[in-house]
Amino acid sequence: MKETTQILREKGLKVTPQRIAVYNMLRSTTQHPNAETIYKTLEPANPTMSLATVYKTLDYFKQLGLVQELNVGEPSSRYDAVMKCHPHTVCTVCGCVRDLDMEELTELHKKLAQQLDFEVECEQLILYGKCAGCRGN
Amino acid sequence: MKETTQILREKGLKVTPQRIAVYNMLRSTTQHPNAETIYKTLEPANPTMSLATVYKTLDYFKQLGLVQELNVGEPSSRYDAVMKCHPHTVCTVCGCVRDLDMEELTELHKKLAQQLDFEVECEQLILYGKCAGCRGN
DNA sequence: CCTTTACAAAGAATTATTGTTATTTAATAA
DNA sequence: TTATTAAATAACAATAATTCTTTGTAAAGG
Repeated sequence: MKETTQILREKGLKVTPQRIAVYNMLRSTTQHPNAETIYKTLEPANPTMSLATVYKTLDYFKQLGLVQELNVGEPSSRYDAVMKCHPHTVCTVCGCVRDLDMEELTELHKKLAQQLDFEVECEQLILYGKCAGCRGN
Repeated sequence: MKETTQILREKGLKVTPQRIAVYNMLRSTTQHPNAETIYKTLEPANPTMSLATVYKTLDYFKQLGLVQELNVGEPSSRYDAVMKCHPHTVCTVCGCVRDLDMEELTELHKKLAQQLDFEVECEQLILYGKCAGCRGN
């Protein structure tokens, strides 16, 4: 995996400990955390870190195409370092958000999109329901 | 179209002018307005109406399955009186939100969903891009 | 009628997010 | 290295969307 430092520098961003921490965290998780969660997770190891900086950092990252924002209907946004358009599942019981990889879907959507009077730039599919774990109970 | 009064009553809701106004508005538009817009639209004709009541009314309606909440990434939620799961397009230029009717998609999603370790209750597909009008310019 | 209950308005409170400012820090040039 | 400078940060103020609380009102049931 490419060095975080190098990636930030390539995007023209000044490399700071806070930015490294946020980007590394997002790259190493599949949980799609929100700003609050990111802050709470990083704060112990980075005592000099503020929530506003997390927000601002995420905003930069989003503008520069390093992360994407994901809103699944909760009051706060989640963030994902995987930039490829991909569907998500949201468990209506435990709230977990997972990635779904479905090449077929994307292809079909592309085909259908061509029939529309609409120029698709990006798409978002969210499936709401019960995850394996919550269905077990 | 069924009487609004009757529908509200069937849901066990007390029928009030505010509730009638909100539900009628949502039924007669395809714009997917947010709470603020609903309030501003209805307020002139219903001077005794408050934004908080609009929020509470929408919340009741949602619980009872009369409207669905739609979040397309804006800070505020939009509302739709069409309850059937259906995809939406969001124009990244003018911000307009439109319905898409694609039976095929829903069918395919259902089929794919069966292959997942996930029990799909409802799905949401949003296509972001340029609408016909904005592409013209 | 009178009591109970549901509803509404008003505005306070909360939550997520963004703006402001003084201070600190990273990149760059000397 | 060190000095310079432009950008980033922390702290906290401010805003926007939404929810909560209180209090008054109207309708339904006895």
